[in-house]
Amino acid sequence: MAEAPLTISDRIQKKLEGLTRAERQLAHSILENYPASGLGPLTALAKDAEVSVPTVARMVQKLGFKGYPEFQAELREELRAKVKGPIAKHDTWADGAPEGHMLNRFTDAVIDNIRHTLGQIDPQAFDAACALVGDTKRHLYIVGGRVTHTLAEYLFLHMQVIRPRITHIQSTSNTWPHYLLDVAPGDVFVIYDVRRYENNTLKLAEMAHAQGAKVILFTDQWRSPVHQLADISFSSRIVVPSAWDSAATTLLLTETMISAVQNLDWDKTKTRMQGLEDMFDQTKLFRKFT
Amino acid sequence: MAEAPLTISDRIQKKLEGLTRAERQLAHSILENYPASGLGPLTALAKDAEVSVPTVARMVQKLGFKGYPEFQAELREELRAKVKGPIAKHDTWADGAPEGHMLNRFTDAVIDNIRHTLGQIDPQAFDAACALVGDTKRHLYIVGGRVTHTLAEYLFLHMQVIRPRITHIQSTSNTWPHYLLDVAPGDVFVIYDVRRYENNTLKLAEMAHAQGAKVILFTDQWRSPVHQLADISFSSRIVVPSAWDSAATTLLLTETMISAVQNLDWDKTKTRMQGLEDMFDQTKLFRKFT
DNA sequence: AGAATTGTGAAAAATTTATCACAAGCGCAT
DNA sequence: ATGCGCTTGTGATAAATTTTTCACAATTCT
Repeated sequence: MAEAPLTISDRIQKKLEGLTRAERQLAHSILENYPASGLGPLTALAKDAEVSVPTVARMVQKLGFKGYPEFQAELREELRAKVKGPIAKHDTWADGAPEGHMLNRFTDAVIDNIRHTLGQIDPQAFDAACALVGDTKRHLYIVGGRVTHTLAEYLFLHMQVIRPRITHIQSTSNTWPHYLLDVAPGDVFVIYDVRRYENNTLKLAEMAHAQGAKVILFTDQWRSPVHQLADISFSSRIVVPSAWDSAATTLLLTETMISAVQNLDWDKTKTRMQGLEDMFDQTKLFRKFT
Repeated sequence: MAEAPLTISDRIQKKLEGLTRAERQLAHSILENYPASGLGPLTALAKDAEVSVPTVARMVQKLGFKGYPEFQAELREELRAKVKGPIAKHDTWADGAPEGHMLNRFTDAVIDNIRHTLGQIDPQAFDAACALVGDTKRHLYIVGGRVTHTLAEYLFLHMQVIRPRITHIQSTSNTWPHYLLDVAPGDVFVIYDVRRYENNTLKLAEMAHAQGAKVILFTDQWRSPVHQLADISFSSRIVVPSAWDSAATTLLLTETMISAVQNLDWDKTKTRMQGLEDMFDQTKLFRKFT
């Protein structure tokens, strides 16, 4: 396994012994608020450590850098790597796969996407969205595009068990205008639109919005134009080493929403699930779960 | 809840809406490696975001700072505070969500699933499966069940661009026996079957197998009965805090396979994608990708 | 076509960094 | 105590880099 390169912190600590008084003082100051203090101007660091400017300059060179800017650059690089998270540095996922195997590269990317996406989600907005989706007084429409209709259907399949009054619409079908006839104010639209954004989806969203429906949007980091009229939107990072985008993060959010909604009224959900079970038993569509 | 002062990240996100194209691009770049990228020189940030220097300068002022140095100073302060805090461990994904919020619990579970799954995958088997799937001399059948047909369709939609001779079959449809008439030895079946395993899927797999087809199976950790006759199978962990299972890991594997297969003969894939683009352009189904 | 946005290139201003010479400080052996 | 050698700070200055700003052209969007 490739060994992590020595961090600057490590390097400093290793040298701590051989350092002179002022240098040690400086070193401690750097480590005190690592790495923030090292990222400011040299003069600030000097003053902070109560040490003279030349001392800092000399020390940085003693650490093997060409100059202070180079030292900072490496600190930033370190920070960048560190923020990637304890998870991301897990640089092989599939043991025994060659270094740059697609399995590892792709997984890295997806984990990264998840981390970014979740970091930007507003939990309150999420809860609000779940409340809307779980509110059976409102009819629920689920909309997907050419690719995303698979996600829409995934949501549909599960929501179907949780609550009544749902409709799944494909924006690419030419039948969608019919559905809009019956939309009442307060009804809820869950819309999936990731690049490349589809005109049909936008039109549909506009019409739904015009009829007073609430719009919840799942989109990507660049945001579908639908987001301008959406009441709540969630942006997922979707970049992966591929010619296409990843739906994994969006699916994660969708599944989380399913899970959250089912808990809003768990008793009712349970009852409905039981009913479904019974029907499946009768049709013998599935094997018994062992 | 004691509210932390607005972080720069928050402020940027809050403004995201009102920003123009270049500014948004810059904003995303800053958030991409937050806060590391903002701590380098202004010029570096501009280049990184593929944005001009004045754009950065303007934006920083728009955010309410007197100049770039002041912006950096606050970033450093933020970093200092964050590292100080005991919350340095990365145990929450969505900042600001209550401890046991579903967003965090669910994400934890999915990441865990991914780790387990990838740890058990045999890269060689994976490569072999990709080679089969990418082999245009073989007809490719993609099969899903009641829920998993969404995953199957996702694979289908993408493979459709990469290669000809594909068929998507829903095992729950009553038309599937017809497809089997034309199956030739050496044809490839990609089958999705996670609990609750479906009788139809098993039957279909058996018949395909009987006709000499290769079977690649995506299943869960308990393994669909189909795996006994599958040439290659992949088991995903699918447990999440929900009444249903998660398809996220299976989707991850599927997407990785798409990416790997598209690279097997990238030139051909590219050509086909181009053709598709042209057709979309003509039908004006999509907006121009900006 | 017109308005808003963005990039270009350049130059000035400000800040930061790197160095220097020298004096002051410190520890230590004599 | 004395003096030697090493370390450190001072203040100044030169060099390098970075930031800021401008005017104007190019582009994009409406």
